[in-house]
Amino acid sequence: MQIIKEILRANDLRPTKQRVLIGNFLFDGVDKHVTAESLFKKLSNEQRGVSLATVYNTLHEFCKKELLNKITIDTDKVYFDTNISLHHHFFSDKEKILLDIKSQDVKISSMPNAPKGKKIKKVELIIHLED
Amino acid sequence: MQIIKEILRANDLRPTKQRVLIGNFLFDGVDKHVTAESLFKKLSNEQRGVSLATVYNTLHEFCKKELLNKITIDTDKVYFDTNISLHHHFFSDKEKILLDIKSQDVKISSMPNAPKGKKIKKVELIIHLED
DNA sequence: TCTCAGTTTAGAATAATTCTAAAGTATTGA
DNA sequence: TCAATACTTTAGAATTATTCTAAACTGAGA
Repeated sequence: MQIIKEILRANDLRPTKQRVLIGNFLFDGVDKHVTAESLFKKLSNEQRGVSLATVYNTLHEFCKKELLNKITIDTDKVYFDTNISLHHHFFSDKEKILLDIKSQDVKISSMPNAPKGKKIKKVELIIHLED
Repeated sequence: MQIIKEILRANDLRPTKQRVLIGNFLFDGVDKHVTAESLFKKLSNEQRGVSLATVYNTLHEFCKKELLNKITIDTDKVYFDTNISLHHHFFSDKEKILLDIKSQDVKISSMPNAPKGKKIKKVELIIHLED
């Protein structure tokens, strides 16, 4: 838990109670996919909760600092992935469940050049699943 | 315009004025990316417009019949692509502009197996752009 | 033409997210 | 240690794309 405080400080984020609580949950060593709502619910069990607005604020700040990966795969919810290494995703449109794909399981052997004046920021491969 | 009626009938969709108007605009031979809102605005110039609800209904029906491709790349708008052949997209997160990538410009040489009990429905590669 | 299932529509409802502005808190420098 | 200040949190309102509802309308077949 001291580690979280260091991470926050290293990223110019004041280690407030709320950020430490959220950080401890997210960065416990286990990869996770969360939404603002799911995270909010998880944390509302804690003795001292965190407001929904703060959950949104914090997720966005963590993204900006590249502590989290934002995944916009579905129109009605944004997912945040604690696994920030290069990898891709399965997505079940019906159940709205995200699954990691191991990076070695995908190989993209040919890529287009970015249009004039643009750079490639991120390559996202999404494999939509059905039953 | 007779062609549109045939397409509609072939897909068990009654060729109503509204569907024909929308179909004529979308399937004029030029690939397009539209949103419900952009399509609604385009058509409201016509002498007899189409309601926004009908635009939504029709886009969804056309998708179900695979006359359109739904692209959910951004949380706050759904895009519909008249190009239903296999291809991928550039997306400018800032300007929210979609661009087609020619299918021959991407080669995915290795793909994971679908998780147990699931099938691969669609593979979507999105290259996010920045300046 | 008549009938009916399919379609359109305005406006209300929904729901994730963002905004606002006021209260609270960590940090810095004295 | 304390005060000043800039950064944070928060409740609730606002926003916005989309979906829903229920009533009016229309195309197709008999």
